[in-house]
Amino acid sequence: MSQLSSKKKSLPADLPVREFGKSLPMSLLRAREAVMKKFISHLKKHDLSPQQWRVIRFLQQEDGLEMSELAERCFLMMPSMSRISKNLEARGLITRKTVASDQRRSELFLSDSGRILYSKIAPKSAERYEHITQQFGEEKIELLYQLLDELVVALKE
Amino acid sequence: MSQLSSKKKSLPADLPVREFGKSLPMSLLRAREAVMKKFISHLKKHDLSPQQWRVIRFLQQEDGLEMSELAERCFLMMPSMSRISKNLEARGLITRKTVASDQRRSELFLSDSGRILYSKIAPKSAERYEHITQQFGEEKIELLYQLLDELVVALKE
DNA sequence: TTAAATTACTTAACATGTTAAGTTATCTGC
DNA sequence: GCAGATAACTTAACATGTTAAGTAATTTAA
Repeated sequence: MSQLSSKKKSLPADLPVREFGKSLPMSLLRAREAVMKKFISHLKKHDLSPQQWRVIRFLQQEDGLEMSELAERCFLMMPSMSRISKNLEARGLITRKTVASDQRRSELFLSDSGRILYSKIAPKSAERYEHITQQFGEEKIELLYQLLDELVVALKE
Repeated sequence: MSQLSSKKKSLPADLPVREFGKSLPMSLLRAREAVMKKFISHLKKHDLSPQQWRVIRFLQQEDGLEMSELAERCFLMMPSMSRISKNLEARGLITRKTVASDQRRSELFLSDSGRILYSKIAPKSAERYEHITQQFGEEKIELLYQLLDELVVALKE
């Protein structure tokens, strides 16, 4: 297209921000979207967003979690969690029970139809994941996970 | 809080999706947010979103880019690009010129005040980046970039 | 030459992220 | 007890992402 991208390491010392077009947030975003693309179309067939699927997965793993706990694990903010649980409850995929000892809290449970939906989606999801692992390499994926975790830890300090 | 998280590698063989709470999209998102947090507050002082800043950075690097080209480089979709350029133009940070030979296209240019804004923000941005690099380690960052790029390439096939 | 297809961009509509304000319930210190 | 602080969630408002439809300019091909 045009004749740029020919120099990679011969940066003159006066470039102000750094090699352009290369920023951690952009690279992370791009990678995330590339991965998500592999899952989203399948989820969409069942009218689930990635976020809703996350919630269902965590509930399948451990029933009866409270909203705040779930939000933290799913890496969602409370307003999103609120919206999602309202939606999933309306669709009969989860049920909600107020905690007797603290009526501000509510626990969420996967309903039977939620479980059925999970069991429909999970296998294909696992298969896609397997495919990604094979394409990219088991060790590299693990290394990537580790780097990402370390990055988060490093930046928290 | 509760007694979970004590097993990490002793997974029974029947776990369906994989170690829970560990998914590539979530890890990538979390890392991205951790990084962005370091920049956003500074950008906000100048009323810029990360996306707007991206556009300005690319224009600073190469003036007169067309919208589609910019959108591709900034990893933005055209509707977002359209909104952003309208906003930046209204604020006088960029100017837009219709291409004579093809009046559908328009080229974008950083205005003087856009350049001034850039030069105000860039140093601190570079400094933050430098800080991240030091906290996390130069080689690890480079390795991370490489893995992310490779992941994207692997998934495209 | 001109009707159909394509391209560059815009607009609209809706999902999601995010901040702040609101509600109701629980806790704290007096 | 009880007023004030805090906590768990909800709602509202607005920015952004995303898909689809719309518009206008250009290309194509009969």
